[in-house]
Amino acid sequence: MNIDEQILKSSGGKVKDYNAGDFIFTEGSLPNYYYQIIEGEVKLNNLTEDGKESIQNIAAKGQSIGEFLLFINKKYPANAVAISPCKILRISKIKFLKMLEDNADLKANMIKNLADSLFSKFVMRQIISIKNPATKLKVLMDYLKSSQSETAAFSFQIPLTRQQMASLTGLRVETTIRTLKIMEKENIVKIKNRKIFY
DNA sequence: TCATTAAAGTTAT
DNA sequence: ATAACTTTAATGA
Repeated sequence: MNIDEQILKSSGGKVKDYNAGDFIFTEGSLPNYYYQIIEGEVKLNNLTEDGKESIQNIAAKGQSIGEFLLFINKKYPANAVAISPCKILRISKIKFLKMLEDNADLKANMIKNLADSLFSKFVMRQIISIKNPATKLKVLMDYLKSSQSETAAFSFQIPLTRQQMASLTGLRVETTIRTLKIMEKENIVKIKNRKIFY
């Protein structure tokens, strides 16, 4: 979801700064705000007891985080953590819901946005259940590239670290690295000084 | 086959 | 400088 900054501000939204590593919200807490990223990147993650990280999603500038929870009465199922220093515009749940009631276009947009989140969820779910690591990574990259207008081979630079790709797919980082090298040999990806092109 | 562990090199802050 | 990320290699399930 992306709502015009001015509209959010005039409805009572305020910008908050976060450092890399700061939590925007934590698993188990109650959703009280709509959050929209003005600057920086945020990951939605869960930590397993043995300390391993599982990433649900990575959101960048212009995207909102966990907004679907504002429509139901449930606790956050994941943490939101700033990956880089962030500026995030937040507005209270009450004011946000009122905004939607007052603006039919916004409400229609919200439905599209929720459908989009469902689609993304669906894809990520598939990626987790795929066994073959190369297929996992390929489906992940296909999904990332699908939001780009340029479709030519190797025109898209994967905006993720290998670590993040591993945490998104459920692979270990070593397996991710090895598999990407095999995929390079098979001409599925190109790697130029550690950058991955697909 | 992939996860795990360890160790070392590289990049980012 | 220090932490985070990348890479290679050995070992085990």
